[in-house]
Amino acid sequence: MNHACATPPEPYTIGQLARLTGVKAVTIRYYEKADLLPAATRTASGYRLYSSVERDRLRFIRRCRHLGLGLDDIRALLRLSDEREAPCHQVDAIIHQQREHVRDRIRDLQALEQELDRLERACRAETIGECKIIESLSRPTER
Amino acid sequence: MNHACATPPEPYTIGQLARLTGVKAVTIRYYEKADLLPAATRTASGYRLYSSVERDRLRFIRRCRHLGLGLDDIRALLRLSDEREAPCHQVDAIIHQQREHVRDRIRDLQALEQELDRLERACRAETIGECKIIESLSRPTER
DNA sequence: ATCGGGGTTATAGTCGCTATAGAGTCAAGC
DNA sequence: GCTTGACTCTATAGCGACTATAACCCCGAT
Repeated sequence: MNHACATPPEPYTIGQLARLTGVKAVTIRYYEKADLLPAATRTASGYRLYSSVERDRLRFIRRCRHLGLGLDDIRALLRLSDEREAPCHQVDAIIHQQREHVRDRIRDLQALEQELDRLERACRAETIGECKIIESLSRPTER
Repeated sequence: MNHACATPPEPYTIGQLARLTGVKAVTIRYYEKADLLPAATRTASGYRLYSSVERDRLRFIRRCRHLGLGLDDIRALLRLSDEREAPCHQVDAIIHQQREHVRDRIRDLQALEQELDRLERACRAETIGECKIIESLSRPTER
């Protein structure tokens, strides 16, 4: 029982870490250069080596990215997450702001969808000369 | 009556065209380099000059951008819009595809919004050490 | 003559990667 | 020991649709 089932032992190479976290090796290196991950320790020949600490940090980053957060926000969250005693309103603020951002974007896209709907239904023509879509896009001024 | 009310006479300088269309001068030059606009005619001293033809073309581009279309699609639409006799199903296809694209994006963002909602409501703590948001983002694995 | 507000070019930066080139490393099989 | 193939390293360029900057030129009004 409890055989480790394809999870490699620490330390991890970059490729193993990539497989463990679902973040590509190139992206991991990119995160290092972008100061989201600390400079990795290296083998004598220069290969990066990682421990479960970096693995967890990377998973944290990946979850934040999945929420649509930018790297700046993620850097802030990582920094904050180390200050266990600090008040967490800055954390709340980042998430709240992102929520508002997403909601705004949804509203914009819904308006867009309607407009595209209207446009798509408008065209019952055969040729471009009669096409209501092109006509609509070419309309003299309207605003 | 019928005084021209701040609409300058043709030909337009790039700045006048920018004001007429709501597209910044730098962007107009960018569109020229990107082959969305033909190379403008020039004054003796090298200033670009535009007519109502380019003004309308630029408005067309702006409307397409407002619909979220990429410059490649817009190039295609511009090319198509000159072929008055051609069938317009390619036009339809571009709009349709964009609609699907937008709908997919909305779905993604709505899922995101829910997740952010949950996260935001989860945090009733005072300090980061107790913060459910950070905790949730740091969770061991979950997938 | 000078000033402000235009215009011109070329180049680099934005964001979050992704792709490419060219080289070095490592374990396994022969 | 040698080769093979998978892996890793660095550095650089590209994506899309602009935006910003620098350094210069032009034009009309004072």
